[in-house]
Amino acid sequence: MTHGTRPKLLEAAFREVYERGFQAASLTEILRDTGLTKGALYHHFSCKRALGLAVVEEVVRERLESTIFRPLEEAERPIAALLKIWGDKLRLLDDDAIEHGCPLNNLIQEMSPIDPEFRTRLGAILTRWQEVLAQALRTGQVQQEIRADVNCDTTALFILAAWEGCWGIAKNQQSAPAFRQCLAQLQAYVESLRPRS
Amino acid sequence: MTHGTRPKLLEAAFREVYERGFQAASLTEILRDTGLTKGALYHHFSCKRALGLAVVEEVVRERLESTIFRPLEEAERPIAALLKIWGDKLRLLDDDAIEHGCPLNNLIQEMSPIDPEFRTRLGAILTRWQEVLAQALRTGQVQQEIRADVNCDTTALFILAAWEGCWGIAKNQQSAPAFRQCLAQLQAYVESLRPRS
DNA sequence: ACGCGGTCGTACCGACCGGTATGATAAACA
DNA sequence: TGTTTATCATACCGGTCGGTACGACCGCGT
Repeated sequence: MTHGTRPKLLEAAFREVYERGFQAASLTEILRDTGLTKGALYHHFSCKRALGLAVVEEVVRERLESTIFRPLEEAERPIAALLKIWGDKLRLLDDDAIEHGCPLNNLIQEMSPIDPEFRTRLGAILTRWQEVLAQALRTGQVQQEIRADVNCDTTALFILAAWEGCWGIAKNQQSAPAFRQCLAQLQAYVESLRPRS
Repeated sequence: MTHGTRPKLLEAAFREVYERGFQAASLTEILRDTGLTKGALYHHFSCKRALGLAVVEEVVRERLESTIFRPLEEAERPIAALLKIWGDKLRLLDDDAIEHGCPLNNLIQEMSPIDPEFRTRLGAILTRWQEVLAQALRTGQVQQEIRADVNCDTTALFILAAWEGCWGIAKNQQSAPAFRQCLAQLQAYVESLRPRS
């Protein structure tokens, strides 16, 4: 059931971690949001760390799978789909996203240096993202929308880095226009990968 | 004097914040590193937040000024200087930098959403960086090393975002090659701004 | 009717943190 | 020399945190 106490805890924990970071996230606050208590929490999760890792796997990863990874994999024209996804993100940009940035990137920056398990799990999501992007570029090549001489793997990595970087800038500037400006350059970069007309 | 207790506190605080983030930084640990006590600390700084802001202004900003901003401003051929700075950073890359990433970016990601003062100060450094980069691109244009049709301001912003993004990826992957790979693409992007030969 | 395992609430602990109050010391100045 | 002022040490406080112990409840099989 999706209305159980465990999913409720995961969702509230995601919110709290998204707003404060994992280390600063307060279990008490999560329990206040859900109306539950520590007994319920420690029945489903052995410790705070386990809760955080579950958030990574079952919330962060799942959201990216459904909103980006699978749409990109199932698209017949992946390059157009990629630009469309970015466009959607820009149109649906709310204050919350501008204020707090990318959930995955936040956790990566905070947890990678101090917890190997977090680092591995987050790195797996990053690798998956990179592979999805690289595959999109490859089919873009056979569809002659991407030049044949571009290295799809390293380009995918760079696009990923630039994407997260744009989020980081916007998070400080606290303005959607700054994010748009930054992302427009990323789109221009992808356009520059097209064959010379 | 540069050997006083205040600079010693600032340096130790920078290390601690760099390794754990500001919120998780322990004043006790800083004092243990310096051999000082809380009396000394709270004589020079009114609270933990003031110490953190001083670290931003007097350590983080100053390091960037001396290693990147001023060298880029004083260079006769800024584009070559930019590529050289990146090359130096790659050659002198130590495990510490790979493990903990870019100090400025770390603070931006952690503090921007939760403290307006931090956000403003960090944003000022970011703006300065952007302007230095934009100016470098502009003189690159008059030296005919950058195409005349590129928007220097937005391009500078994008380069900045990509640069920080590369650090973020490397921080998770924990490998210098990943950073090199990522940064190579950034260099390739800058090369793509050159006039058609 | 009874027991039992899963589920969750309540009360509480020990540890750690940022911050404060106060005292000791030494330099600076009269 | 006497006094003030800057500098730093020591001891301690209030508060919050993650985590634990234990009890209540409830469905379910027998």
